[in-house]
Amino acid sequence: MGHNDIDDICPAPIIFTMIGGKWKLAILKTLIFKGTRRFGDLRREVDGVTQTMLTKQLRALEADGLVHRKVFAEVPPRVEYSATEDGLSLRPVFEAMHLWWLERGL
Amino acid sequence: MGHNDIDDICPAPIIFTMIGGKWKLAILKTLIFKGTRRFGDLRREVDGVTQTMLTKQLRALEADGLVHRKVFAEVPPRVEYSATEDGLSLRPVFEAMHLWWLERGL
DNA sequence: CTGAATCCTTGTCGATACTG
DNA sequence: CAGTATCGACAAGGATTCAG
Repeated sequence: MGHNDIDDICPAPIIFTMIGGKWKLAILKTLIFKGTRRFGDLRREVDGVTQTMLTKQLRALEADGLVHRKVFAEVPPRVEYSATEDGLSLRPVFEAMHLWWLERGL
Repeated sequence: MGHNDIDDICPAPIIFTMIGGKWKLAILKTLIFKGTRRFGDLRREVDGVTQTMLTKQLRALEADGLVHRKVFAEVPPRVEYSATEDGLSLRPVFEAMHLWWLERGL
């Protein structure tokens, strides 16, 4: 047993690519912990993000299957974003980081 | 209770800053899961990293208290790096990511 | 309201050369 | 062996403008 699964196939770099960068973490956390949001809602709730960056990051999250995009055929336009099952299942990762933070504070 | 701790004080952005980027994850994982390493060992084990980048990233990890640097007064020089308690306590975070990866594969 | 296209700034990465 | 210093390449981030 000179063998350690968690080291051999570590998904950390992949996850960091998927949710790293300046905005994806905040966007995903909103959708995971607060629920479905319209584009304009996210724009207001993700502090400091611009229209351009929000669109780019949402597209990337969607491409990685973490976020779902639902377009309503209405005027004015309405688009709702939500976390997919894959996105929601990242919750334990956030919880592990939260726990690390709490234990570290002592 | 319209209140959610994990959302209010989320350490994720902090952790991503501390261990994000192209090399820190691989460096830290080596020190956490394989143990103490000399500079030259890391240079060989972290695939593709250059001397310059390895030094920079190790300095950053050290500044954040995740890695310890021990210099031996010898000739030729010898420097050993190891994960600190704070660094080692990130293990559950890696494990959570690993679990996410396994469950997602189905 | 939601979003695409353009252009510019900033920061990260890394090759190379040099040192105790 | 284990660094430091410099400088260029490139990607990420962001302001602005236009559009369905």
